[in-house]
Amino acid sequence: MRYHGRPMPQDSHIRVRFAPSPTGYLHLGSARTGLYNYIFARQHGGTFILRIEDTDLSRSTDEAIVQIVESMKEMGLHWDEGPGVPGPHGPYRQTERHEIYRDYAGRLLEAGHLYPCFCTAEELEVERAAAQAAGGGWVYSGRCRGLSADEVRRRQAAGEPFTLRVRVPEGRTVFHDILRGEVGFDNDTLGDFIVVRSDGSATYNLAVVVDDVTMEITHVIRGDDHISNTPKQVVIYQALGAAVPEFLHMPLLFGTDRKKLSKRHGATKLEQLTAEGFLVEVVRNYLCFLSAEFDETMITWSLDDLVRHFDVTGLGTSPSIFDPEKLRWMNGRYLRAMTDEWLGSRLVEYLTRVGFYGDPAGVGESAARGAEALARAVEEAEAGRVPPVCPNEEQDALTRTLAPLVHEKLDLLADFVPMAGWFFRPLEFAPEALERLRGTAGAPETLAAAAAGLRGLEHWDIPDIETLVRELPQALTLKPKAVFAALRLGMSGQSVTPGLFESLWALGRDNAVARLEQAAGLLA
RNA sequence: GGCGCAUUCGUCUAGGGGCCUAGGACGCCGCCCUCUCACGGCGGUAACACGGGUUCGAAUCCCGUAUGCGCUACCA
Repeated sequence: MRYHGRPMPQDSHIRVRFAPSPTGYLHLGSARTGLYNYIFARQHGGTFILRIEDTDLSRSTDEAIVQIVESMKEMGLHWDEGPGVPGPHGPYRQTERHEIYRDYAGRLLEAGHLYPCFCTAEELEVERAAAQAAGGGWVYSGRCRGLSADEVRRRQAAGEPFTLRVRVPEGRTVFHDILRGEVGFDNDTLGDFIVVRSDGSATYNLAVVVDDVTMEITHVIRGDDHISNTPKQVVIYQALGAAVPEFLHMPLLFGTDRKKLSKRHGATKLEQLTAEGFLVEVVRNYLCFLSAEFDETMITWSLDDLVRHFDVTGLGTSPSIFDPEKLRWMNGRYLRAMTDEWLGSRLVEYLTRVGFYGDPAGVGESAARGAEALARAVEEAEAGRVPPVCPNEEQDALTRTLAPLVHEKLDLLADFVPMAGWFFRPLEFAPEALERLRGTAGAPETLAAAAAGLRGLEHWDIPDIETLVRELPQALTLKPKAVFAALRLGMSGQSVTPGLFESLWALGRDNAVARLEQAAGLLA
């Protein structure tokens, strides 16, 4: 694990913030940033702040804020200051902090670190286009930098609109990044950038710095797409005479096509993943360990375990690609590490959420159609169109009875439906399944013999059922495989099910016998 | 174009000059176990972007090149 220099500041002084902009749901990349901030804060006994960066009014929505807050809560990332948790440095929404930005901008202007610029957007656009046509780079020429006080006064009095730009000093700006060490930029590549728009509002770079300074942030943990902005921010810190925080720019999360994660990559938000049957606990650990060395023991870690053991400062620096396959595997490992009782409860909870109990047939008529139906159900549940449907007593009990039978067969909670959904529905055959049953040697005899045998069985328990079934092949002079296949198909209409003896037992004597007889009837 | 960050198996990574004929995990393939599907066990496939240096010796250090990404907005 690497840590580039510098001892950690006093623990309790540590203050970090997670500052998403509410332009949509919280995608996994942001969730990861929030996670790291949380872990880092808790690890040092510091303070974790949630701040909403909604400076861009046109793209920010209250709905998005609600979603972000929900996702954070679902992951267990509780903040010490932020929306709903008043603190000494609020408000925690940028749109409510305009006065503060105005105040700081005024101070910087007075101290000469800012100057008014009367160039219009159109003029600048022409310059930029020309520079680009000439194949060169473009930074603001500094045309208004040397305007005399008189001229500024005159043009302002005449009502000419103006922006405020930073008088970027000559030289080089260097800052420390915990993951990469020193990172430096020549100031002349920065240009005198705008910090106050002509309508008087603050731009991002000013707002973040003012927020971080006033909120006394000591460590800025964010995506490495902010590295290029950092020197500009450092210049503002310096102009303000404020202490520059420590930075940790974490690698970005990409989709399988090496592009920034987006909707094209399938599930990219937490709610979608949990709707598909992934566990938040697992998603959390996966996200955390994406840029770190994989360690099997962490699969079942809790959030507190992450706080205790995960080293945020030892992260890798190259972008990681989100791999749903590995997540799925991890989810399966996690499931298998838990008890049958735990699985039962989680299944009931999950199946309720996706509406399975209200319509077990709709959510999974066959394994193939089931996946599709499930996806649709999840989508509708997501959109809030389908209220969760609670199981009746029987369904609840059956789910819990089935939990041990399917335990080692599930990667996702959703896998329960194709595997065991048939227990909740009347026996039904897809055309291919019936064909397969017909093609199974000795199927009619097997079904009849098994039905009779099961009906007369003294004790309805798994060992006795197994003994009975295992004697069938010899009695009927059939291959064991054929007997098992006929019974599996006959009781379920499927060729993939949980263990045969356990399944017959879970069905109950009457139901099991009735199903086998019904199947036999179809073959007659 | 400029500036910055990054670059080890398909993917996540170990590796900070000799321990590396590059280790682990997912995936994939094969075998074993087995009533289906799985689980589990065993084995296999597969990588240091390229080119120059420095050094007795480089995946590891330096310089180029290439590629990807980011910033270069009165977006955040």
